[in-house]
Amino acid sequence: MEEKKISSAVIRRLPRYYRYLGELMETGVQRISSKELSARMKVTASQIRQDLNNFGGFGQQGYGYNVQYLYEEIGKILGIDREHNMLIIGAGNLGKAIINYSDFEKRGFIIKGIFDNNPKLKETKIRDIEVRMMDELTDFIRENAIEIVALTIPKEAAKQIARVVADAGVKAIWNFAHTDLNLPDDVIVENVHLSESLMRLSYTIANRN
Amino acid sequence: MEEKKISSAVIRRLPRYYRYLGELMETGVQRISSKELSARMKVTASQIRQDLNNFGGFGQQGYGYNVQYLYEEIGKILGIDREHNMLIIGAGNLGKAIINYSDFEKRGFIIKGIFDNNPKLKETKIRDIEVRMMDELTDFIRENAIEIVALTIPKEAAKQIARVVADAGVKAIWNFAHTDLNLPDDVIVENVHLSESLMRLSYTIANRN
DNA sequence: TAGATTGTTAATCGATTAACAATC
DNA sequence: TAGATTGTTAATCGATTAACAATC
Repeated sequence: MEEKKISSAVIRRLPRYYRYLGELMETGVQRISSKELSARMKVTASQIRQDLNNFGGFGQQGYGYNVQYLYEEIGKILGIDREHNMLIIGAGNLGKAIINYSDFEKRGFIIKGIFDNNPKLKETKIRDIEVRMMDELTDFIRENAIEIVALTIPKEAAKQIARVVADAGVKAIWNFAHTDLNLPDDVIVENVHLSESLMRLSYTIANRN
Repeated sequence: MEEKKISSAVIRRLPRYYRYLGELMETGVQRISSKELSARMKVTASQIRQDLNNFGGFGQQGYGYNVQYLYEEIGKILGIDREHNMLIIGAGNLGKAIINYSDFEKRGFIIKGIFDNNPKLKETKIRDIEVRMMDELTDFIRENAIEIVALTIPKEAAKQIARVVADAGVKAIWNFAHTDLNLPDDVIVENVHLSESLMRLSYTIANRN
C-alpha cells in the first residue's frame, strides 16, 4: 500500500508535530503556516513541508494548514485513531507511573492488565486493574487481544519474558529494561533506555563549548 | 579543546557502546574487534571504528580493542568518571522509580534531594532522602552544588520550575514532562517524552510491511 | 614473518535546506 | 487580482559504508 519508505528521522518528528498541533487547537488557533509552526518548533519550514508531504498534501497554497485537520491526519498516520490493548509487566514504580498516567488511555492505549512476579501483589489493584501472576500471562494475552506489552522489569527477566510475550503473539514491546531484546523481526521493539538518556545528558555537560 | 564537532548521531550511540562493553567485561571478555562487536550490536564495524576515532585511536591494528580500556575511555568521554549532584522534582511514581533505581547512583549520579509540592509528603523519606517543599528549592540547589535536575511533574509546573532551577544555576534538566522547555542556551535539556515513544511504537504497528 | 585489524580516506547514500513554479 | 504559501525539484550538507594502506 505505502509506496516509498518513510525515514525514521521523519517518524521521530511526527509525534512532536502532533503535540504542537494539539496545543494550538487548545489555544483556539485554527490555521497555521509552515513558517509560523517552524518558528514555534524551532525547525525549518522546509522540513515541516517535506515531512508532511511524505504522507500527502495536507495544506493549501496561500492559506497554510488547517490545524484540526492536520492534527487528525497525523493521528491517523500514527495509528492513534483506534484503540490498542496494552499490558504492563512489572508493578514497580515505573509500571505504576505508566498505569497512572491517564493521557495514554485518552490516546487509546487501554491498559487491560498488570502482571508481576511478587505473590504479595496478587489480586491487589492499581487504578482498578487487578495485578496478576506470571502463570496467567500467555492465556491473558490471547484472550484479551493484547497488542502492546510494556516491560518495566529488570533486564534478565525482561529478556526472558520478552520471548514469552512474543510467542504469545503481541505485536510490540515497549521496553524499559536496560538491555536490548533480540526477537524475531516481526515483533516491534521500542526502547526507552533511561540510563542512556542520562549519559547523553552527562556527555553534554562534560563537552559543552 | 575539542577540535571538530561530534555529531549527535555519534553521541546517541556512545552509551550503547558503553553498555555492551560493560557486559563484555562482566562475562570476562578482555579484547574485541570491531567486527565481533558489530555482530553483537548489529551495527557495521565501519561505523564503530568511525565513531570511536572521533575521540582517539583506542584500538591496535591486528589486535582489536581492549575491552576494559575502551570502557573506561568511553566513560570519560561521557563524563561519568566523576560524580554529578542531582535533584528529583516530583515524588510521584516516576520520581520514585528514578530514586530507587540504584544504577544511576553507581554511575555517579548522586541524588541529593527530592522536592514536591504536596505538604503531606513534607519530611517523609524515600530511600533515606528527605522530601522537601518547593520554597527551599533555590537555596538547596546553591548549597548542594546541584548540576542536574530531573523534572517528573506535570507540564505546566515543569515549564515554571524549569525557569526557577535554571536561574538557580543548574547545568542540565532531565525533562520527563510532556512539553518542551524553552530555556537559555546555556541550560542543557535532555527530554524523555514517553508519549512520543509510545506513538512511534503505534506508528510502527500501523505501518509495518 | 604472515595474518589480522585498525585508522583513515574516498565513495555512496540519505537527509536537510533552498529555491521557485504552481495555485489558492 | 495580488499576495501568500504550499508542494516539489534541485542543491547542499552530513552521515554511513566501503576500501585499503598502515601497522601491530
